[in-house]
Amino acid sequence: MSPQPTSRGPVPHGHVTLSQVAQRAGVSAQSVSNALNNPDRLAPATLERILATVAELGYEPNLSARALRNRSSHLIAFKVRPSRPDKASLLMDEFLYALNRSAVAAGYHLILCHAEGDGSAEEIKAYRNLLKKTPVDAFVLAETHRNDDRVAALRSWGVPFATFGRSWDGDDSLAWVDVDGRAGTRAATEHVAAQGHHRIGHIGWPAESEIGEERRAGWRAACGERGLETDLEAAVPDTLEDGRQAAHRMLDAPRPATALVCASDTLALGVLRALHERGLRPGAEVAVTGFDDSPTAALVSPGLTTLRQPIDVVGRQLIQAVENLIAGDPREPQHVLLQPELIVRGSSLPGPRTPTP
Amino acid sequence: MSPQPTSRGPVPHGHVTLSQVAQRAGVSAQSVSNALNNPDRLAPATLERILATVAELGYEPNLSARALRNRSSHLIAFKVRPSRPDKASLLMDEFLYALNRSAVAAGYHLILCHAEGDGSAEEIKAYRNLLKKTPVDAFVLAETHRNDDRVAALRSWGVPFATFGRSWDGDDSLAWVDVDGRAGTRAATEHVAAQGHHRIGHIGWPAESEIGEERRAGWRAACGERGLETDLEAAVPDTLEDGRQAAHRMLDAPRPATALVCASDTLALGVLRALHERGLRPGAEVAVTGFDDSPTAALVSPGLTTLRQPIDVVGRQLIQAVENLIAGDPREPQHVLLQPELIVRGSSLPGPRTPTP
DNA sequence: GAGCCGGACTTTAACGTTAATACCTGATCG
DNA sequence: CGATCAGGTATTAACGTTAAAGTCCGGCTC
Repeated sequence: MSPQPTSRGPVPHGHVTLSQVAQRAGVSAQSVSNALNNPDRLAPATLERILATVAELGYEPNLSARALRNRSSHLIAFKVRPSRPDKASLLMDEFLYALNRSAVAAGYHLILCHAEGDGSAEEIKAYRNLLKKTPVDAFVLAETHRNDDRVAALRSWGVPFATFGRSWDGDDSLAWVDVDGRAGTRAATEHVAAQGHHRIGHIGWPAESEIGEERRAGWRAACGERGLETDLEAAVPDTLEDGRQAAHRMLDAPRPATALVCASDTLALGVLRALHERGLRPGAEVAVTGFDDSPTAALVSPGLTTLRQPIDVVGRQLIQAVENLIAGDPREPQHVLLQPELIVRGSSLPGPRTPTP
Repeated sequence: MSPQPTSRGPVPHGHVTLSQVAQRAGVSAQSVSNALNNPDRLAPATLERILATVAELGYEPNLSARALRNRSSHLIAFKVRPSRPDKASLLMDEFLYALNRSAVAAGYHLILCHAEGDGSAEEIKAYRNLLKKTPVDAFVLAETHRNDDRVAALRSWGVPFATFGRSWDGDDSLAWVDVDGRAGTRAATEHVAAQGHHRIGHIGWPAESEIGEERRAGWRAACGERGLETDLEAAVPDTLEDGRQAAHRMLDAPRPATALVCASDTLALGVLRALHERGLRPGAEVAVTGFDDSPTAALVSPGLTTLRQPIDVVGRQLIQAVENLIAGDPREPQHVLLQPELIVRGSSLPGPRTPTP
């Protein structure tokens, strides 16, 4: 903390600027800038002296000035969505935390966008406005769909961006990170088949949902491989009540289901309710699996077998992807497909549990 | 879209700047700036012409330049926390959305902070670093506690901030917004008392938690007013298992509880599990209430009676509070105490439900 | 009619940074 | 031995905005 013999400038108070560091180190402001951005342009001795002064004064470059000069704010924009209270999953909450952690680790900050509609013209306008006001370095989109207008807009503006959710229109030039719903549902199906189930139904979402179709395909593939029928199939909205009704239908079938693989925890919880209404024991009599590992899945009795998305990896990879794009990396945009993890709980095990005394 | 007769400057492409607007409107850049920031300094005719040009060109002020010049970034910082997967509540997710909506409506943007620890020295360092890099206008803190170092730090730096959570050390100079946990728990207690329950227990958190103590006080007050005993009391960590065990203890008491008012949905879900293990019907035989209206509360069977925090109002009021501070409003800092809403579901009603056939 | 006032607008300078350019010094070359 | 070069550092100018100071001019006072 004692003043170094080689630096004679004053120790400034409050905000520390480049020229204050320069003055104290006895060099020009540009040299300090070079020390931080182009260290190879300086003589080693000078570099060392400058860096020591930077550390001594605790200098941090002013982002506004940098942004103004470089047209780069070190900001990554992300739009937060309202959390639907009827949805069990904390996925977006965990995702945001993971994304932010990786962004900060990479020297960026997350700035949040807002738009009432979803995927709407209003959302695109919000992005446009943000870009007018501040040179956001990149965008991260979640829950993309086929023919996503936001993708088209961002691309037309030439802004780097990556999406959580693959390109559904076979667009290879998009950078994306996704979780393999097909493999996940297949793993769940194989798991219940391994417990001896032969009548395995699937409760999923309507065909408009690309994610839903992927998950359904995993169930169909696993059944196909084992020669199991795939006649027990429902495509319903993602609510507990719809899951409950679909379960009742499949349990009323001539050859009823003994296992139900669901596209979401919400639907699976509906199935658990249906079983409860019929006095059937989950796991022991009818196996049930969900998707997303919501908090509820761990809290219900018996626990709900489900698939956990490796959400911290998703965040890390997305930041990696936009970093590459920002750096103008000439390689192909990244496509990362991650595997979900099957979390086995009581709802799919014959276990010793006796829920209905 | 056709060029106006009074303005003869060129229509620029790409980024629109003050001086481009100025050129087209035939005035100086400063006049355009004044049109937006000090309209009364201009002659009405000039003002109108400038504003028309601003609209025509879709000009938006550059935030980096503004920040550099004004030392104000129109950014509000908030630190996101990891969502604990064993906690049922979506509170923070909803809060962030609400806060961001209000921030954007007020012309601000939310920028996210990250720190591994919690309330730690590292968190304070993260705030300090952010402030060095960019002139964040204000901070919003969540989940404050007694002798919160973050409060002391932000105050010592002279940065405006408001907290979600009241000042626990009786510090009137703090701007805060909070939800009245005492009134909420009191309402829940009165509700079960109105169903005819006389042995009402409370499962809450250890006394270190100021929030927990508030909620406990509400239960105690409601019981006191009705001459009910308050001997059935537990102070445990906020986990399902702790709730379950506490419930068993209170049901094993010489004069057992017939109603259990809990400090959280997580604890209440533990109680529901305990009831299930004993073959007791929630609502009909033992009333249960939680706190926070987690998604799980609506999804379990029977539904869990709980208290919903008016989280959108919390967000709005917090932004309001920091706006006042930023504007240097001379009035006392705001203290806003909001009332939670009792959401009555099957777990506290004798209703016709027959959960255990 | 000289002096003054004040409204309407413009010019200047500055916020902190960095690309581009200019400068200086000593070494190498023809 | 003067010219050329290159490494190291300094100067200039610009990013877009706005506070402060300056200019201009018509109207008013005495």
